[in-house]
Amino acid sequence: MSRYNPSETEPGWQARWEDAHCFTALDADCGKPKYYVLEMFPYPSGRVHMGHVRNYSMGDVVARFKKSQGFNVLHPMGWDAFGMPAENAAIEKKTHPARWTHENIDAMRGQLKRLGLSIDWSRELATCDPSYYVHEQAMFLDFLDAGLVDRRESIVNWDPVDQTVLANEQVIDGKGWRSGAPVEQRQLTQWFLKISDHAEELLDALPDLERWPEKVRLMQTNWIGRSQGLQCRFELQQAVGAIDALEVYTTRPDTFYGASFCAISPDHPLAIQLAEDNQALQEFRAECARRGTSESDIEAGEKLGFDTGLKVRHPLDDDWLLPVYVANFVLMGYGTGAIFACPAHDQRDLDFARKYDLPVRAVVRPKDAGDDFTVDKEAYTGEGVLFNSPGLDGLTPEAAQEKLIADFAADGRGEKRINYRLRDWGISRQRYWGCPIPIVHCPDCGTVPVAREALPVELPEDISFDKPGNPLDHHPSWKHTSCPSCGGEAVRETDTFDTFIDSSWYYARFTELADNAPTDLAAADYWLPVDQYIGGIEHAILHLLYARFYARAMEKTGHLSVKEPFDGLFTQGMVCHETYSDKDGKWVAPEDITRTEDGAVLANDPSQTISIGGVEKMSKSKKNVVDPDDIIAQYGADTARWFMLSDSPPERDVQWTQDGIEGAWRFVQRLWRIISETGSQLDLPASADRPAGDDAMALYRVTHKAIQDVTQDLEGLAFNRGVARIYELTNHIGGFKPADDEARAVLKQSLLHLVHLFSPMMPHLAESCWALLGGEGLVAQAAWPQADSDALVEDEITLPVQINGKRRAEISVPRDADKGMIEKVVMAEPQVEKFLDGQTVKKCIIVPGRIVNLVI
RNA sequence: GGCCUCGUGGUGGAAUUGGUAGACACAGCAGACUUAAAAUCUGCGGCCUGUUAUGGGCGUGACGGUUCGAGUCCGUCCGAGGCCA
Repeated sequence: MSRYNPSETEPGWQARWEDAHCFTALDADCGKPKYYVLEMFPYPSGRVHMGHVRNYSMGDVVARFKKSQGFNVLHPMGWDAFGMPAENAAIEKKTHPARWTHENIDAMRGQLKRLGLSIDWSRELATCDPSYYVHEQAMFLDFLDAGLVDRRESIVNWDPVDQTVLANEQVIDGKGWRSGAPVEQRQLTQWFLKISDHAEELLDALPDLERWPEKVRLMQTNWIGRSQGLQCRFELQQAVGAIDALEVYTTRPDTFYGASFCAISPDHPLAIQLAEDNQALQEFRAECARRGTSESDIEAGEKLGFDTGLKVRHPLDDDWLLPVYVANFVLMGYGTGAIFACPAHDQRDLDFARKYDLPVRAVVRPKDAGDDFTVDKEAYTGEGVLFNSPGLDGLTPEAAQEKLIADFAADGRGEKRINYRLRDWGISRQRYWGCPIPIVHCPDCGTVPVAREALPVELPEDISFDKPGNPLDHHPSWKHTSCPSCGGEAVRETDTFDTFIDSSWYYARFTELADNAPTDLAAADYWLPVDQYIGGIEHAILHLLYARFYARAMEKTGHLSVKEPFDGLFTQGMVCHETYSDKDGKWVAPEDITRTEDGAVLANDPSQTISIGGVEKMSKSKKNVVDPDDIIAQYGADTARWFMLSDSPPERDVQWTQDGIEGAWRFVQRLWRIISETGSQLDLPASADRPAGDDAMALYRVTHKAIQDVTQDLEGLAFNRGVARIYELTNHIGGFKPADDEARAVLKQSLLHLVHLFSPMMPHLAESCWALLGGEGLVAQAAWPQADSDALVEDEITLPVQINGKRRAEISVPRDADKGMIEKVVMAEPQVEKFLDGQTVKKCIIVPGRIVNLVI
C-alpha cells in the first residue's frame, strides 16, 4: 500500500483544473444564479503567510462549495500593490519599487497557485498597474465634478518617519499606524473626500447589513460617533475685533446652571487673533501643537489651560459672567471648537476646574440623593434628576435637554445640531509609490483637472530615493507641464492617493476588467454586491468604512448601482504560535528548536535551553512564524488547508502546532488508505438507492446525515463543525464490513459522498480519491450531493426520562407516539419505578421527540 | 471609565438555540502487530465514590434568581479580550 504523495499529485490536479477552465466565471446569461466570493486581497510583501493560508482556504471552501451547488461563482484575486514597503525596499535594497512589487507578485502568485485555490486568474489585477489606476484617476475627476472632493488647508497628522500625512484612523495611540513614530501636527493643503457628508447615511444603513458581524457594525457606529446637542451663542462681554460671541456646541445643555467657564481650542479663530499680540498665548499654542491633539493623547495627557482674561455672558442669565480659557483638550475639528464646561458632570472639565481653581456646582443628582449632593474628585455622569437649576429642577437630564433645545430654537437663540465624530478623509500622501492625483497647479488658473484624454498620469520610472520626502517632488522634469486650461507653464500635483483608495473599489473592478471605464455597469449589476467577503477584523473600520463610502460615491457618479458593496462579511481570527526565546531574551524561530519533555532546547546545540513564551500572532519580529511553502513541501497543500479549517471556529484565533499539522497529515493518509483499500475491493457500480438490509441502511443513514450536516455547516461557514462531521463519517465507513453486494454498492456510494464532502477543503486528495473510485469527471465540477432527509427519520426514537430534572432512564418509543402512549411506556420502565418508589407524580412533562420529565 | 464579546475536561473545541453536557480532534495511557522503532489497528479516558454497575454524588469562572428542566435566559461579582474614551 503506497502512501499518498501530495507533491506528486497536487501540481497535476492544479494543471487539470486550469486546462478545464474549471474556475472561470461565466457570463450573466449562463442561466445559473451568481455567487461572488471575495477575500481581502493581499499586499505583495513577497511571501504568503499563514494568515493568508487561513483566509484563502476559507474563501476557497465557500467558492468550491457554491460552485458545486450550481452557482456561477466569481472568485478573483489581485494585489494591493501600492504602498510604503516598496519604497522602503527601494531605499534599503536599491531596487525600483515597481520591480520589487512585480517580483513579489510573481512569487506570491506561485505560492497561492500551489495552495490549489479555485481562483479565476483571468481577472487578476494589480493596483499599481496604470490600467487600474487610470480609472481611479478618472473617477476622482468624476467625484470632483459631483462635489465629493474638497481641497483645503488643514491641520494634519504628520508622520515624521514616513514623511507623510496620516488620516485619524491611521493614528493609533498617537503614533503612525505603520511607522509607530509619534505623530506631529502640521498645517498643509490637502485633498479630501467628503465622507463626513455621508456620515448619517453610513450610520443609518448599518442595521440593514444583517450578514455582517454585530461587532463590526458596532465599531463603525462608534467610529462615526453621532451626537445630538445644542449650538448657541455665548456673548463676549467685550468684542475682540469682529468677534463678539462664542458659538458653542454642547451635548449637555441640561447642565447650563453648572457652568463654570468656557474653553476654546488653541486653533480657534479667537485664540489665533488674541495670540497676535500676546507672546505667552503664542507659546501656549505652540506647546499644545507639540503635545499632539489626538483624542487619546488628550485624555491621557495633562489638561492645560490659558486664561484669556475675557468673559462671556451665561445664556440663561445676563449677569452671570464666565471666564474664557484656551484649553488643549478642546478640538477645533469637533463641534465649533468652543465649549462651555460643567465640571460637576464631565471628568475633563472637573480635572481642569480643580487645577485652575474654578467653581464646581452640581446640577444633576442621583434620584435618591438630597439637594446637598456635591462632587469631589469624580464627575457625576450617571442618571438622575436636575436641581440647582431654576425652571428645570426635577427633570431628567434627557427631558431638560429637550426642553432647552426647544426653548432656544423657539426664540432663535440656538438650534439643535447633530454632530459626527467622523472627519473627512484626507487622501493626499507625499509619496512616490501611489496613484498620482490627476491635477495641475497653474499660476493663473489655480488647480485644474488633468484632461481626461491625457489620463493616466503615469508615475515616472527614473526616480531617486536619495533625499527624504517625496521623490515626485524632487524629480527634475516630471512635474513640469502645461496648464490644461490656458496652456501656460504649470506644475503637476506631486501628492499621490492614500492606498486605501485603491482597495475601496477593487471588488467592483473584478466584475469586469473594462478597457474604457472603471466598471461595466451590466457586469457590476450582475455580480454585486459581494455575497461573501472574508478578511481580518483589523479592517473593521478603515477599509470597510471607506469601501462603503466609495460605493456610494461611485453610485452617485454612475459607476455602480449598489450602495453597499458587501452583503455578507466574515472576519476570521489570526494564526498564532508559541514564542521562543534564548537565555539572552532573543526570539528564536520554531524550526531552530527541539521540544523536550519539560521544555525546549536549541536544535543545533541541545545544551542551550530555550524558554517557551506565550502564544501570539505569528509575526516576523517575534520569529514565531511557519512558512507555508515549507509546510506545502513537506505535507502538501491539502494538509495545510485541512489543519487551518479544523478545530478552531473560523472567527477565533487558531494556534499553529506541530501536533496539529501532523494530525491533519495522518488523516490525509488515513483517508487515502481507507478509500484506496476499500475502493479497490468494490468492483461494482455504486448504488444511490435506499438499501433493504439493516447494516446497509445504517451506513446509508449515517452518510446522508453527514451530507445534511456538512452542507449546513459550510452554509454557515462553520468549517470546524463540518470537519468534525467528516471525521465521524470516516470513522463509520472505516469500521463498516459489507456483508453482501447491496451493502458493497452502498459503501461505494458512501465513499464517493465522503470524497465530495471533503473536496472543498482538500480538493487535490479528493480528485485523487474520486478518480480511484471511478467517479465521473472532476469532483471540482460535480454537483453537490443531496441529503435523503426522509431516510434520516427513524421509526423508533430514544427519549431521556428525567425525574425532578435529573436524568434517570431512557425509553424507546415509536417516533409518532402520542403523550398517552409515552406516559405508559415511562411508567412501565423499571428504572422509573425504582426512583418513584411509590410516590405520586405531581406533573408529567412530555416534550415529543425531546424529553420526559416527571415531577414528584 | 463607558460599551461589546467571551469564560465548558490535560488541550482545541461540540451541544439540534431552554431539553441526555463533553460530539470530533490533539496530547495521554493500555493492548495488538514488529527483533525493535516508526507507521497502523483495538480499547480507555470530566472529577469523586466504590455495593465494579444500565449504581450514586458533584460538575460548563463565582454566587443568587426565573423554569418541570439552565452551558444556554435574568441579576451581581471575578477574570480574559476587543472597541471607544
